Amino acid sequence: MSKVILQIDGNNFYASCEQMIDPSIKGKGLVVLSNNDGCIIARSSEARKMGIPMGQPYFKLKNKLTQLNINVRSSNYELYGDISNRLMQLLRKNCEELEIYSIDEAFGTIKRPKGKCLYKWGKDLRALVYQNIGIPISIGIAETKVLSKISNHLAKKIQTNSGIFDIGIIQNKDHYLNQIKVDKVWGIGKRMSIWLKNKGITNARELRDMSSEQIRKKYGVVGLRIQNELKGNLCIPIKETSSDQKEISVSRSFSYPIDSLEDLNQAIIKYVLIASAKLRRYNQLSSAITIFTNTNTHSKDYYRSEATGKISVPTSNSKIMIEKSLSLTKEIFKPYKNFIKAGVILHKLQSNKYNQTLIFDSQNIKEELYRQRLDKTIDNINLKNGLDTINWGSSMMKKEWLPRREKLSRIKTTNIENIPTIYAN
DNA sequence: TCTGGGGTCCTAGGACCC
DNA sequence: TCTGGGGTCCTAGGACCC
Repeated sequence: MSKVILQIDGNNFYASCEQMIDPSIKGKGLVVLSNNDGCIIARSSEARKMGIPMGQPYFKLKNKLTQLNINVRSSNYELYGDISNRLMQLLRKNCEELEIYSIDEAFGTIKRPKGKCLYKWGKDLRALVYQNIGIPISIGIAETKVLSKISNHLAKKIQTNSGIFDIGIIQNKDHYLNQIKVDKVWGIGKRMSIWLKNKGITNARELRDMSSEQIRKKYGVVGLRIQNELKGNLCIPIKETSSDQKEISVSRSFSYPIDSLEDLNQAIIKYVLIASAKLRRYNQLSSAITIFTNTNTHSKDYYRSEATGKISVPTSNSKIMIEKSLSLTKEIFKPYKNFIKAGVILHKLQSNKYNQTLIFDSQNIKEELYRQRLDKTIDNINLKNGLDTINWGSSMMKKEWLPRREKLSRIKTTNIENIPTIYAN
C-alpha cells in the first residue's frame, strides 16, 4: 500500500451551483459574473462550447450572450459557500486526509493497494457526490500535488476518462506530460512561462527534464519544488488543518467613481465592518491595518495609494479599527481623483486565545468587555438576519455606489433548507 | 459608459543587536 | 591609522493561485 494524492474539484463550480438550484437552466448556456457584474468568471460547458471566453468583461459580450440565448447570473457567494461546505464534508468522509484548497477544490489522500488502478474508486466517489450534492466533480490521482493537478486536467480533457484519471499508476508518463503546456503546470505563471519558453521549454515533460541548476538560480526553491513534484517526489505536503489565516482583506469596486473623502470614508467603514466580523468569526485579532484605493487601472493617469497603521493592542473590535482606518483614509485621499475601488487588509493576525494584551486598568477592562459583547451581539443578529440588519450609522448614509448585482438568482440561499437535495433513484 | 476579489509563499534589503 | 561580520526580525513587493 502506498499513499496517493487526489485532486478533486467541482466542474464549472459556480455555474454548476446555479444550475443545481434552478433546474430550468440545466443543460443550457450559462455564465456567472464577477462582483460588480464585471467579468465572466464561470461558464457552463454549454456556454464554453458556444465559444464564450473566460475572464472577459461582461459589457463586451452582452449582445453576443443575448443572441446565443445564454443565461446570465451575478455571483452569489453565499450559495457557493453553502454547497462547498456540503461537498467538503462528504469528501472528508471518503478520504484519509483532506486539505480544502479553495471554494471548489480539495487535495486528499488515500492508500493504493499495490499496483491497483483507482479508477473504479474514483468513479464511485463521483457518483456519490452527484447523488448527494448534485454537482459534477473531476478527480485526478497521482504521487504529488503538481502531478495530481495534471491528472485532473487530463480527466477533464479526455472524454473517455469521464472525469477521473489515475496518472500515478502509469510508470512512464512522458506521453501525457508532453501534452501539458508549460504554463498549465500548477505554480508556473505568466512570468515563469515566458522565461521557460525562451529557454525552449514548452511542456511539462521538458520542464521535468531540464537542468535543475538553471531553475534554482532563477526561481530558487519555489521552482525546484515544482520540478521535483513533476518527477514524482512529494515536496508540497497536504495541509489538513488549515492553519490560522495570515491576513483578511475586503475590497470592492464601486458602481461609479467617487471623489469625496466622505464617500471614501463610508466605503472604508463598510469594509472594516465586514473584515472585523470575519476576524471575530475566526477567533483572531489583528494589530495592523492597510487601507488602499485606486482609480481606473485602464486609464492613463492611474493612481493608487495605500497606508498601513499599527494598532498597539491586538484587537477585533470594530470601533477601534474604524477609528484607525479613518485616520489612514485621510492620508491616502487626494482631491480631484476618481476612485473606483477601495479596500481594507488586516494583517499580523493572531489567535485570540493567547491574547497577551497590555495591562488594563479596571475602567479599560470594563470598556473592552463591553465592546466585545456589543460586537458579538451585532455579529449574531447579522448572521441570522443578513449582514446589514444592524450596522454602524456612519456606513448607512449613501449606498448608490455599492457594487452591482443585477442578475442575482432570486432563490434565497442563506437558508440551507432551500437547497434541493437530489436522491438516488 | 461599463474590465472581480481574496489569498499564500518567498526574497531582498533595512534596522538593529552583539 | 586601521572601523567586522553574523544573526534575527520586519517590511515591501513580486509571483502565483483559485
